[in-house]
Amino acid sequence: MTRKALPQPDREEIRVESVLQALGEPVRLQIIRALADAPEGIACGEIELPVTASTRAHHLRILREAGVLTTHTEGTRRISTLRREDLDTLYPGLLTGILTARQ
Amino acid sequence: MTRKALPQPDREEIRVESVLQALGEPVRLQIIRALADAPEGIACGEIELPVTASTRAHHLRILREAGVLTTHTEGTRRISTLRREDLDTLYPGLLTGILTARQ
DNA sequence: CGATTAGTTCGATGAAGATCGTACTACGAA
DNA sequence: TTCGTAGTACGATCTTCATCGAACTAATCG
Repeated sequence: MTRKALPQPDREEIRVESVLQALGEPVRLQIIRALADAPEGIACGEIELPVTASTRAHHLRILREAGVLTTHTEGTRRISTLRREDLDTLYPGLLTGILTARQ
Repeated sequence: MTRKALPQPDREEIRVESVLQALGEPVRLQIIRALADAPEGIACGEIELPVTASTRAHHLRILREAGVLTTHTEGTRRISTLRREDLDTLYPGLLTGILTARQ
């Protein structure tokens, strides 16, 4: 079982603007809400989304490159996890604030 | 001295997506940072920004329509203020989280 | 070795949206 | 009322980006 992580910014490289821009998109918000419910991580394909696989991959890449989530490979699947600790440290309250809204 | 408020959403009409989308733009982030430093409000023109007056007006409108700030007229000037209480109530921690980053 | 499954990458397209200049409105001062 | 100041609205342009299909990579299973 392979366990390779995909390229992502270190904690100190994360920029608020990128994070906010990443979160300010409906589909991507849906993704992080799904991730918030699955602390152990979730396979990209398992998240129900109104877009094709390639668009989904696009959004996941943006979220990953912004530093919002981390992705590692497990066999043929890619497991994504919220970078909760990093985000909570950098912007305390931000994630909770957003998730609290929840509609 | 006139004191008319411009159209903006009520607290219960504010949507996270619009707020995040509004905040996820460099110039607009600059604006709310300036506003955060001026609790009494600030005239649009007094904020130093790398854009023309019309672009500035455009950004202020987006922030206002998203529910991030409120604007009222005082004579020929328009004073903008962060809707801190509303945002803190709806998304506790979000605003603080963003402002904490502060570069 | 195929075949299958999970996902990415690429190029094209169309829709948003950031920007500007110009024209306009509203208020205050002379 | 005429002038100047503060700001908005409109239309055009240019850029960014969400979306898709098709081709590709990588791992697993027969």
